[in-house]
Amino acid sequence: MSYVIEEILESLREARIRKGYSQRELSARTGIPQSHISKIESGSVDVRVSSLIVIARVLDTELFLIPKKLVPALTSIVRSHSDTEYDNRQISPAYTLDEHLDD
Amino acid sequence: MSYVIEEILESLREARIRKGYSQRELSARTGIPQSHISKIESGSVDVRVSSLIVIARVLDTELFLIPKKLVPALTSIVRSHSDTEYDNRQISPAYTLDEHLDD
DNA sequence: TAAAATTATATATAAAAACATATCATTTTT
DNA sequence: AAAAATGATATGTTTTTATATATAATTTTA
Repeated sequence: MSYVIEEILESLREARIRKGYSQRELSARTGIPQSHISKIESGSVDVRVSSLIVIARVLDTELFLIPKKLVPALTSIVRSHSDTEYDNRQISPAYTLDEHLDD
Repeated sequence: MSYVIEEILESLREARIRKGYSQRELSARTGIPQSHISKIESGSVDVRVSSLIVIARVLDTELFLIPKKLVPALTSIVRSHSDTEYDNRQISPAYTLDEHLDD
């Protein structure tokens, strides 16, 4: 299985989880059998593009074809908007009402 | 045929032309029969994702799955780097050796 | 730890892609 | 205008997806 398809399938699964859908629910929303969705996610079938698109749409995602030279820029954007990775830098309030609180 | 697949197929064809490949040459480079490439480009088959990826790779493009909310940002980037649309704004040289030339 | 829900696997069948190959129609080049 | 290249179409065959359905295995929840 190619790296690209692995990436796409992983993104799909992540998107499904993020929406809180089970395979059954995704099945109901797409009309694609749960058993087949399982195979698709596991990469055990060479899915047709129409199936991919139907699933993508239900998961609020979209399939794109982009020039390779733009890949770094895009991954950067996607990464920065990712919900799985979050900003945990410490910020200091400009002032506090409760000056004795520890960090 | 869905809008998304139409877009992708159009991008593929454009990318092929941009590389100066005929369907025959793309066929030779991908191992996919020319007759089938013709069908794919015309949207008369529901192409499998592996075929799409093989073709995309040869054409220096890549398939991506992105959150819908990022679509505007991405289309903007892709558009600004597009080769089909080019910058034809008039620029003025800082100086000329030939001062009597008309605009 | 039971029960329930979810995911993976199995089987049989139908539908469609993908293939090899050939050829026709159209466009481009010489 | 003739030759060459390109793209579309046709046919028969093979391979594989996709479907329906059931059930087993695993994970989550009560």
